[in-house]
Amino acid sequence: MPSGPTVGLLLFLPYRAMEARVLAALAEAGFDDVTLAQARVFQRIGPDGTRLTDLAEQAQVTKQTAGFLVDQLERAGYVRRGPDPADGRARLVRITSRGSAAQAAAAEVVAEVEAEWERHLGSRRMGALRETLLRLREITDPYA
Amino acid sequence: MPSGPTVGLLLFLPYRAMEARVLAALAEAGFDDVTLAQARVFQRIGPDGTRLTDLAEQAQVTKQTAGFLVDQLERAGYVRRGPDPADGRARLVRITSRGSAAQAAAAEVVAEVEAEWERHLGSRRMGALRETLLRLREITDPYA
DNA sequence: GAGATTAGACAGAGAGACTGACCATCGTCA
DNA sequence: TGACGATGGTCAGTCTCTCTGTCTAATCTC
Repeated sequence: MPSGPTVGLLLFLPYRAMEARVLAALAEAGFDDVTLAQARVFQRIGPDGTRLTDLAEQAQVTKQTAGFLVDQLERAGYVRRGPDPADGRARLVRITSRGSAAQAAAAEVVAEVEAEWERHLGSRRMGALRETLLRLREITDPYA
Repeated sequence: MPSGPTVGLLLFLPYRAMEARVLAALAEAGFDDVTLAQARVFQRIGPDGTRLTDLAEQAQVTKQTAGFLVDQLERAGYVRRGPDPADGRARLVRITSRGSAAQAAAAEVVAEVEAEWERHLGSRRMGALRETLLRLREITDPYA
């Protein structure tokens, strides 16, 4: 079966490249206290705050791990925890202004890298890639 | 910039799904002592053996980490270390027969999952995906 | 050959992830 | 309405992974 690298590996390579670029750019911009694991959780926080359990589920880690990472993000000033008005048990993790700044910096690099990819692939291929991946998500993302 | 999820995230989701499927299938087939980190290194070992440094470079971890993981794979009987006839300093990590069995089991699941994806996407889209990812690899894999 | 480089191992430390136990609150249904 | 299972979250302990730093042996370069 000499089909070359598997699609799985081929998906991984650009993903890792993107992640590394974003993390490096964040560090460059002064957000040098964010780790990869923290960023993976941070990325999932919605504009109106997100519950810890939801973060854990989406990032596919345990509640404990998510809590551990949120602790660190909180200590570093990127997020804060507040009560959830809809549920007394729950607490909402919200992004602070410092967190927003980091988020903006990250979005900028993401756009930049995607533009590089589009230049390399051509816009037709890039669009098809995005669309195909969205379809693939339907059967690979339990949290879609 | 309401472009939905980034391409980076969209790449990650099916990759993670594939990885999880393979690991689960390996455990099912009796190879239940392999961890994700070990598998990521194991995956890179070539048929004629591979040097530790090369494994580390491809997996993008330090030599120490690669050595640590190879230690475990060796103890579990999946690989063995031997001398490298071409370089007295180096040692070649080779796959044992147990390792080959695991590799075969993994390849089977990979093929199965890829077939599922192809059924969902259609063969035209699946082929285009593979081709596009190969092109993307040119600029995202320093080790291509 | 001398010196720089490379392959790899050893030691120690920190981060990340898990399991298990626990408490408080919510939702349901008798 | 109140008992009980389910859910959100925390605390404690452990194991795996990964890194930095240091070291030896072998190779390569001049």
